[in-house]
Amino acid sequence: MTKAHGFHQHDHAACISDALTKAEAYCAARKLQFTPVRRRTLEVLLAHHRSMGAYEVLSHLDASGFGAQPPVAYRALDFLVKHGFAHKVEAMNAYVACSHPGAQHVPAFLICRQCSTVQEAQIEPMQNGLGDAAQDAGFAIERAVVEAQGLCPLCQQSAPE
Amino acid sequence: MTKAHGFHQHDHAACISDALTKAEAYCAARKLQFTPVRRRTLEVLLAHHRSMGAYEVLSHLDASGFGAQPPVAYRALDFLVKHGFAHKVEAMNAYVACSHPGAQHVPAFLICRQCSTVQEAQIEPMQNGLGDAAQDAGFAIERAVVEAQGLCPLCQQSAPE
DNA sequence: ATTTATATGTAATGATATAACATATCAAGC
DNA sequence: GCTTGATATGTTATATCATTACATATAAAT
Ligand SMILES: [Zn+2]
Ligand SMILES: [Zn+2]
Ligand SMILES: [Zn+2]
Ligand SMILES: [Zn+2]
Repeated sequence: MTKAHGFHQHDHAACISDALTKAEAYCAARKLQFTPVRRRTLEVLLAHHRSMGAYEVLSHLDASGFGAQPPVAYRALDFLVKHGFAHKVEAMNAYVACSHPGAQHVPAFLICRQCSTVQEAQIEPMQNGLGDAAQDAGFAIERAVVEAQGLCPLCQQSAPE
Repeated sequence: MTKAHGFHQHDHAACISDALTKAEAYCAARKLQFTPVRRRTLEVLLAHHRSMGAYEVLSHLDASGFGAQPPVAYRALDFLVKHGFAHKVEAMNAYVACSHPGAQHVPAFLICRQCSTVQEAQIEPMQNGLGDAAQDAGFAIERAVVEAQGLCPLCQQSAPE
């Protein structure tokens, strides 16, 4: 069975189990606790394969028997983001599973304003112009947010304007 | 009198009146209404010369005799952002006056996590790696968000870690 | 087994943002 | 000038996003 991944189709079941396996291995290697609620949170993000608000994630966690209060979701999401299994899409105040788990990368997103699909793009770190600007200013970059908003291929056909 | 502009010093009074004059001219040319509350909002952003939350802006508008309810600030800020006089810093849910008013540009920010100072950097549009990724995906970019978080020159000296 | 650190559950609250609707002002056309 | 439609503002209420604080539970270290 295939499902949209960003703007493409792909084998969704394999994609989910791959990402979970990688996260498991990563945590085991670093003695991080990949607890049930953290695992379930990643499963939820992977299954939906689009950006989700914290409260939407929370409702799934609640339905799965975990706590129903906001910190349950925010703590699990913070863990996933901190260790690179998920990213926060700042322009949407939403979260999305990482498409390139394991790889050291600067996440960049193409966000459709019509259907809210988010595709994670590969960009060259330090080749986004920011590196030069930072160097000139003596600024030490720790994290970069690169997000483009616009229309995905599908919505360009259906959107009038 | 000089004041920090991003991480540099500059003639702040001239900077404010320049930006206001440019905004006035821009609006006059396009028959946009540069109303008192919109003008005051830009003045507030320019005077502080750092990113400000909508409610912080609102408290100044209230003190200046305008409405005290959130839509007053959000509507004025939306106007300024729409026409390029200000930008929203997505990673902080905050707003900042544009440093290059008039110039067509992709705003990029260097955000200090310690002192919250925001410097707007000049980057080349479409040279941030996103352009290529978007083209490959058939994605039509309408707006880009480029934000770097880290430590400014001053805070690198004082911050232990 | 005891201690210490980490993780989870829950209640309360804070911070950010918008919907809805009434009133006021502006811009044209008559 | 008056009418009309569009734009802008004021205000109430509510929606959405996020954190603090503290109690309890589990895991790791000694
Ligand atoms: Zn990623
Ligand atoms: Zn779309
Ligand atoms: Zn700008
Ligand atoms: Zn600083």
